[in-house]
Amino acid sequence: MSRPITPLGLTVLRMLCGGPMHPYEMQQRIRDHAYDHAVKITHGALYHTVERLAASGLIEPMETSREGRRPERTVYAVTAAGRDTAHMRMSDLLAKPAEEFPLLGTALAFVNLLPETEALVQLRAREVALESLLAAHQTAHEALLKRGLARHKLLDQEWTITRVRGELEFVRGLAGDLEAGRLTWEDDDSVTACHPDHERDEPVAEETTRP
Amino acid sequence: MSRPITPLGLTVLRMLCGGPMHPYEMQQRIRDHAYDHAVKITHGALYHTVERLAASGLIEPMETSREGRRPERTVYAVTAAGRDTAHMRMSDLLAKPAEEFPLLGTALAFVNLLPETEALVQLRAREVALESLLAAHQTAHEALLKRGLARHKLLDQEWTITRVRGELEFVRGLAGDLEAGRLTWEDDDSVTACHPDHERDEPVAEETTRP
DNA sequence: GTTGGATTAGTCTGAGTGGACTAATCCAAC
DNA sequence: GTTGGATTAGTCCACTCAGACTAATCCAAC
Repeated sequence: MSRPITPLGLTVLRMLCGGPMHPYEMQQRIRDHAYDHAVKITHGALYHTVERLAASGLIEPMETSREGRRPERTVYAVTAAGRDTAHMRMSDLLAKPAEEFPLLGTALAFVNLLPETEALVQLRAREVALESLLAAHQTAHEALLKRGLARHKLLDQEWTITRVRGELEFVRGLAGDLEAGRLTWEDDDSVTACHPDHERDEPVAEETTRP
Repeated sequence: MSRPITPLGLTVLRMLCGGPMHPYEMQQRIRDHAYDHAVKITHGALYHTVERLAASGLIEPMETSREGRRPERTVYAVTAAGRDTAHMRMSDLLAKPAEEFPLLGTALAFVNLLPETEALVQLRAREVALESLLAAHQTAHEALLKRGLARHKLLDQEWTITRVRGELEFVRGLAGDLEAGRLTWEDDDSVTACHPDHERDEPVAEETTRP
């Protein structure tokens, strides 16, 4: 109880704000609305999340119906507490930038594990992948706009496109610098790290401003 | 066994590429190198990760020393397999953009749970937060550069700065559009979702291009 | 008409994580 | 000199999640 609602939890609440529903129906609607581009949904997690929300009184089982001899379906509805919680969590998510740890950051932190030439190859590969990703997202976005979908339903897609574009530019810059020799590390003494008999890296040490 | 090395796992391998070490020392060095800005490190996870890596033969315990009557310290070293794995994982991380689910995306997907005025307030709050975050990162970055730290050790910080700047611009744009009325949702019939007796949202449906 | 693939609906398990807890030692201030 | 807070070092548990598994039903093609 009381730890912040997970993205999937918020999604369930959001779905139930559209009327009572059983978990499987949520999953379908989530796919229909393409919410699964903004939130990681897996089958197992969904049911578990629903259970948790029910346990903390944010949603309530209404009835358990059954069609033929298929497994029982439990239909849930949001409670008032659920609405409030969703509301608060939304405000929080919007207002407070969270510390996140994108994988590219991790990779960049340890990039000197690879020789420069190899890093360059991999970065160029990423560039290509990002280009086609960007194109795909843009095409999809335009298609939906032309279909007359309201903009507010596509904000997450706008954000994704912006992010991918930003990453692409960054990666291009890096690859360019590497290629032009404006960025190097193999001549750095402290980077014998991949081989035995290394010298220790000098630490970054006393950060004056930890944000 | 055999599922991809986690960021923390890679970090451990990276540390041990700098010579044998016990977990606690890793933690310190990680902090010294500010790697904890790029990878989420918690105390508990570290020991667990070390155990896992040892179990799959990527690292090996060397000796268990003890100073005074303090708990035993087990010193680990990378194996050849460990080096190879780290190398491959690095290539992968660099080359393949991963599907990630930043919280802002989630928030934007459900933004119509809030009334426009409130969304605007929260977005403005985020703007302020992002501004000071950006300033802090930039100050830290410049300080380290002036100290003569090689650029390749600050790439993850460069990336963070780029990301935050991108987010700031995006959020500013959104807030501006909201304020100017170029972005609205309260007049949208399908968004009675927060109240009982709703009309269902129309689905996004058949996406032609799923990237 | 029956074989087999998609859909409907849900359970179970193992892996990974965060935070709380233990416990000894060092050092600085009172 | 002793009290208390930081540091050193590590264990443990509860929570969460992803993916594998179950199992019934529908429908289309052969």
